[in-house]
Amino acid sequence: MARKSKVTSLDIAERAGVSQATVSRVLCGSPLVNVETRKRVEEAVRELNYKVDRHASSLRTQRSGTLALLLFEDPTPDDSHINPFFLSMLGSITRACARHGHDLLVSFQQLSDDWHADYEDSMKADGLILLGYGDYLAYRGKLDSLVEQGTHFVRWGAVLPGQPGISIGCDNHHGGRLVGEHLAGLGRRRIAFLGDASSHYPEFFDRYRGCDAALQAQGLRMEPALQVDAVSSEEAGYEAARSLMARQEPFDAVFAASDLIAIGAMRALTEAGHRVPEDIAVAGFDDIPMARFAQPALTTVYQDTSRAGALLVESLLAQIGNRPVQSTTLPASLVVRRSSGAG
Amino acid sequence: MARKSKVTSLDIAERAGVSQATVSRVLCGSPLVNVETRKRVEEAVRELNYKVDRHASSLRTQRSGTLALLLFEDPTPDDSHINPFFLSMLGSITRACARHGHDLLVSFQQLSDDWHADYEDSMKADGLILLGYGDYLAYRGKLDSLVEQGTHFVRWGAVLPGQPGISIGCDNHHGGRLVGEHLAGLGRRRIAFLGDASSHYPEFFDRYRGCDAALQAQGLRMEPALQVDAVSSEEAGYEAARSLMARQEPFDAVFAASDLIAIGAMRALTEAGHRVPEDIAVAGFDDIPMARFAQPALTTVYQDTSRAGALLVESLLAQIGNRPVQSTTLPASLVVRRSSGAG
DNA sequence: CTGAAAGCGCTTACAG
DNA sequence: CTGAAAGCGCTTACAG
Repeated sequence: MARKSKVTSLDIAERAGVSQATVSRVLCGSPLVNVETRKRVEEAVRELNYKVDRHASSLRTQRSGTLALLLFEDPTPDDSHINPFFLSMLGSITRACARHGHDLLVSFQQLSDDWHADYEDSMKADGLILLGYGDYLAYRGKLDSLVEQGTHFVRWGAVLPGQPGISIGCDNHHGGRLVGEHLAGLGRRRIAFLGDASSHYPEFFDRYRGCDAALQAQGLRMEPALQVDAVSSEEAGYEAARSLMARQEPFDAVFAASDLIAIGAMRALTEAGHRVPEDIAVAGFDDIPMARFAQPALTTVYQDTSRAGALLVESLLAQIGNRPVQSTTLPASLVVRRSSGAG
Repeated sequence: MARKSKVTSLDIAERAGVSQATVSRVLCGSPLVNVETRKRVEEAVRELNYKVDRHASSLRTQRSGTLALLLFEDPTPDDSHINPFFLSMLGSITRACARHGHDLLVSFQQLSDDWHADYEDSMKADGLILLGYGDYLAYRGKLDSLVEQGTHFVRWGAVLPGQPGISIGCDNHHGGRLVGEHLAGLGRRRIAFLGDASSHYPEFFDRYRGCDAALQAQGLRMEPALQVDAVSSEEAGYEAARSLMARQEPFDAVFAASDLIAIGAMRALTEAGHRVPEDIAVAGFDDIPMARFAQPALTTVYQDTSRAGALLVESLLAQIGNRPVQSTTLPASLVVRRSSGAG
């Protein structure tokens, strides 16, 4: 069952009665080829089921036709619990790559890893897409060195002034504001926030501040006593909600920085005898598929992963092609379900 | 911000005062290098931040050090709704690749696409991992041609006698049996099955037969009148459950061929006024993360995706290295939650 | 243990 | 429009 010996462009050239260079021209879609010649070559290609060797081609052109997706979550011991939100992004990024004729290399990284240069230096990929939550301050230095090395990359995340490289992100502040207005509009007054609210996690921080802005418009505010740190996982949400309850500070709503946190929080609240949404209204962020099936179904903020993925790929490709690119903020929209107690 | 001109092994050779061939030997870990020489080279590599050019290396060795994961689901118009079960597999496959020093190319495919040869012929990947449900009979022909071309591949799916290529799968029959024993043990007598139960979908069919075997041990059986076709999606599960109810055949349990189907079915049942599990017990298959959060939490069959991913990668690598490989069936285990009405 | 040299399979100026 | 030739950056027999 040995593979047939490899078909090269020379075999095609011979069969079509042309030079190898002409075969290459046909396959690159060069316009400098006679129509008849082209046809003969294409036929030979089909007959011998020839495929251009990507390595030879890339070695010559110094372009790999491949993008690398680096997915990182800091404390992820377990394979299978990657944040579903990023998985959705992965799906749309893969498709966007395919649409643009590029391949996608996928890799999971620890934030602590030394991932920042490998892919482009070894020519494995023409550029990097960075995805994942993590301590922004801890990896800002890595972004700086990527920029310094001239590596092409785009990042999903908060769009910050003076930030290294380019980012595509959702309007976290507006998303937070929508949640704040919604909960306050339903009469909630003491809204707890589960998730980091500091410049270490700019996305979460923006969501927090957006919510706070909405409250302030009504003469209310987010209480620091009602904020509990949490990374984006169900377990962290559960623990954060328990810490919150242990503080004995009254609250009538929870805004979780992500859906995973919200789902964990609802579990803790319910276990402790609180009714959601009657006693405590809950809202999340991301609109992961699970949100619809949570009990009660989770009110959350939708981010258009399909568009985000396409934009990430297109921006990266533009950057690689030396076309102008800029960071972009995508809209966020509120999805009202039962957990917030509306209707 | 132009990239520094590329560092090659010649630059390293010059700096270390050796030939380029020696540099290459050091980087390939060849034992035929003097310790002192090796040190000098390694230092130069570090100083210039040199990385071996993968294309040049692959062109020379005819090995790419890359595996391709082809994920297909037949009717998947929407990016973001890839079956979570496969996403878990993706996670563990990615990690297994990394452990073995290989890169992973990911691609979503329609079953109808002409994917079967591209990756290996163009040298993009040394082998293929095929993942996805779909009409087995429709793509068995493609497996045959992969074998014929000598392409290296492994497939996640049912392990069937006389099957082309090698497969890693879970013990679907045993999983189905566990569900059948569980439901019958709880006094359920008329168990509906949602999902294809034919050789077009061998995994589903095995689950069906396993359940039937358990019932027969108790003098019961699966009724053809209670079987409804469904692909693995929430929507399909919802529709299938509605068709089932429209038949007006009595049933007291539903065994869904996948968790997604089960979740859709529970929605349809609840909407129609049935209580789960009091009126109708429900069980699924896969144990996707969502299963825990369904309402009620879903009884299901767990498959070890972590081990499955590792085994897929290792089998493929063994095959590429001409080491002996064989198809393997992994164990399945029952996870009892509220939806089946136990306890 | 080390070096000189061939060659992997392409793409792309350069001539014509 | 087409061909002959150089060269991308490695790895690996072949000599020594």
